[in-house]
Amino acid sequence: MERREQLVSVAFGLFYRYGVHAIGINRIIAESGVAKKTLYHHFASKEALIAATVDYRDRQFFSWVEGRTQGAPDGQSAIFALFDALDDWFNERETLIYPFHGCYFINVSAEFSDLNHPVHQQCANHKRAILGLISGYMSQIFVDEKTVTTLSEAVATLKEGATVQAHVMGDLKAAVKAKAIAEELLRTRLES
Amino acid sequence: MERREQLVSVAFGLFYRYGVHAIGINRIIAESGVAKKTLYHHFASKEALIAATVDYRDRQFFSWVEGRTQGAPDGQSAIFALFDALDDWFNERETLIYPFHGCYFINVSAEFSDLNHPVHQQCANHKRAILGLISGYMSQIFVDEKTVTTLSEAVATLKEGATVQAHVMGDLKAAVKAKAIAEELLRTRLES
DNA sequence: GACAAAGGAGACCGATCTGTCTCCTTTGGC
DNA sequence: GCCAAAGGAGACAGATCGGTCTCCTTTGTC
Repeated sequence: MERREQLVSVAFGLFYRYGVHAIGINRIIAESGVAKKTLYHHFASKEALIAATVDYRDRQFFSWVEGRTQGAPDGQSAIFALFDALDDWFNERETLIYPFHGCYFINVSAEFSDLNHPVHQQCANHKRAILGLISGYMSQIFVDEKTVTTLSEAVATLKEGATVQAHVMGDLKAAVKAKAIAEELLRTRLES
Repeated sequence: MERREQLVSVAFGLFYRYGVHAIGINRIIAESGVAKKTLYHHFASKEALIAATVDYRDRQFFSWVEGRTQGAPDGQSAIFALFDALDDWFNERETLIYPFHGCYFINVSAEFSDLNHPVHQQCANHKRAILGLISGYMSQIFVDEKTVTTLSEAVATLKEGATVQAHVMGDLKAAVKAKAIAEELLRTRLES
């Protein structure tokens, strides 16, 4: 099972940097030092390999965010820790998910635009999982269900927006700015 | 010059839906009914055609947003009109920029990840132009320069975040939710 | 030590890629 | 009416695509 991990890891790195359709199978096997036969022993097709890289990144990214937030003393600190983690990601201070080329799930969704495509659905499921993580922290702060939902979605939207600003415009302070907005939104609700 | 427009329009439609690297030159000339020689008479390479589609979308999208906002009676209404426009875009009620497959500039940036790549720079410039448009409206509401900058970037981030949520997760109410957050941010600043 | 499974190296397939070229037709300005 | 430019249709080149296949070597298990 060693080779399979190697293939997925190398494929992810190339797909993430250059795009899924710009990278060919031959490039992946050349850089991973694995024979083509081995690749097709583990994966039925290129698309199956793509799906595996999305799953790989899903686990990696989610557990990284979880690790960076679950040690926080309260829900509010956890939300802020999320934006601190994004800031490290954008500025490539975090070796665990280095480098930064935008959000892999946004990138892949761009190349599989159809919402019903299985790979696009994987990306949507990742976003839902992250939203669930945020909601868990938010429900530690607020009891009203509607408030929790609204603010969780707001934080998720700020996270996506910051990621886009960092990648497309190269705004390395996007996470810091998004954090400030989140702070303001939480403060407003806590004061009332 | 008729053929050139035709080529750019058809190429944009295909690139937007399927991604730039997934679409070949042959597909573009087949669907546009233009000879391959004519394509290479107008464009030096596929990448030059890609650049032309980004420019095409830049003009189209910017003028559409401008048209949807510049009739507003005041700056605040213009900001809200922006989110109303996004809502029509996501829900494909706006024929001028139909259909919706996410933000073309985000999508293209995903396939040209290097910030220094000319095509990526075109995308960054588009985002800067939109930010400039927002700033113009924001400066009609607030006088303090720092407030204008901060809130303009916040609105831009909410716009990007909503676009991602609509495309990746299929959340068709993303614009409405983002508008509510923008309203709250503006209200807070206006009250103080 | 036998043997099956996994892997390596790479030839090979048909299709498609970007880009060039030839040959012919249409068209518009003078 | 002449003639150059633009365009159409498509062959062609060389490379690469995803995917299959053969032949051989390594490796782990019993």
